[in-house]
Amino acid sequence: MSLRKEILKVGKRMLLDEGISNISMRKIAGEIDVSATSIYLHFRNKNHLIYTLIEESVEELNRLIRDIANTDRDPLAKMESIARTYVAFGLDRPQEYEVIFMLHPEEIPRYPKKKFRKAREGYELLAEVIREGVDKGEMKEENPLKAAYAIWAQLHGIVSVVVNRRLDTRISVNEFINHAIAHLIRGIQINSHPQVTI
Amino acid sequence: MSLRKEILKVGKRMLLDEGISNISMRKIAGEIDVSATSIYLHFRNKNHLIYTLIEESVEELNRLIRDIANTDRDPLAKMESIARTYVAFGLDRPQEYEVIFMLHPEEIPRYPKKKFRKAREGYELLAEVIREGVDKGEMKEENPLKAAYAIWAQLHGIVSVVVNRRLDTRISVNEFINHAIAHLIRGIQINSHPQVTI
DNA sequence: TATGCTACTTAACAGTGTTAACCTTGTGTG
DNA sequence: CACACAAGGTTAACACTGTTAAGTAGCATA
Repeated sequence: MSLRKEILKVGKRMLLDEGISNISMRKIAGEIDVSATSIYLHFRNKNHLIYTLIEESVEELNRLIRDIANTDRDPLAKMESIARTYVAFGLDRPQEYEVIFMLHPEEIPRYPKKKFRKAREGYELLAEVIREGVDKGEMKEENPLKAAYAIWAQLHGIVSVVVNRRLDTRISVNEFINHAIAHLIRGIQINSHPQVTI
Repeated sequence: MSLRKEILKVGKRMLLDEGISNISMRKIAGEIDVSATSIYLHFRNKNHLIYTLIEESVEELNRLIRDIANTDRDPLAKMESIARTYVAFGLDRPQEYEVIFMLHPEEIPRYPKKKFRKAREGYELLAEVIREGVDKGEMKEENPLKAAYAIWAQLHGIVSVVVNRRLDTRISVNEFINHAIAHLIRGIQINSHPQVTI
């Protein structure tokens, strides 16, 4: 196995086991029995290594969502399924989730635009489901992309509150998720637009 | 001025100017012209210092929300106002916001419970507004506290998406916020509950 | 055989949080 | 007045961190 692949393997394991704040170049290198500076022959710096580490996690999440978006269930059901899948991913794999959605991209200014676009694929897929819902008369929405971002924000909020332990102990996590997703669906469903004065 | 207060003053300025990841004990101490270890005579460690730093920010945000909650406007208007205030706070003061709502609390296991309760005051206030809305027939909600957390999650998501630069450049920040808050209000408003099958 | 490249190493820089041990200064007490 | 003691600082050190510069084996080619 090439050193590059070995670095990625050990790095990924460390990310999952110990979290982003407990990863270090020296620890990764030490586990492979190589000097820490060798990593710099294969990755520009730590940030690039970590972004490479989670690249396939991003693709995995996208694939999960794409598979739901491409079924022929009705749009509202798809949206709920996407929402649950997203939240489940965030809760199952908080370490990767944190890197994917909580890190500031200005920390890696040279990150290729192509990869940023990949990270945005989920929004596009959700927007497509909303367009479909509007066409089929299940949803009301003038700007599906904007709505997709609003819903995404909501999902991110749900994950954050749970992962960062901001939820009141009186409330069960599952009940909270069900409630929040129901709330989310209500926000876009048709018949739910009385006179709103914003 | 006592050294403790001076540490807090300089620390706060550094937090606002340079962000949490660019604060260091030595830098704070250096600016006051004192040794770094002196800080440990006044704060248990760096985490405790930082949490003390943002304590008054938490109180400020609570006060803003409390002032809205205590007016006699109708509950829906109050909720929108609280939502806008929360988002504005997060965008105006991202460095403090990050510490308040994005840091993992397990990093300070000895943090007094009283202070955690203070950080939760916002949820309680929002829950109270929802209860009021239900009583006045403006909102429909079985569990106001749970709903308050769902809405809070949504607000946190809105702030996160913008602050972490995850918003598509085709979408203006203001439009997005307006949209997301409208979406949020729709989720709890009465007449917006057709047959949802979750 | 000599050159040059590839993939690595060692040493070092400049920083980090934190602890242990020491010292100075002001105050209260015998 | 002399002594003890505590408060509030200090210096030195430990064990880390990311990153760069310079040096070095081993191998392929001219």
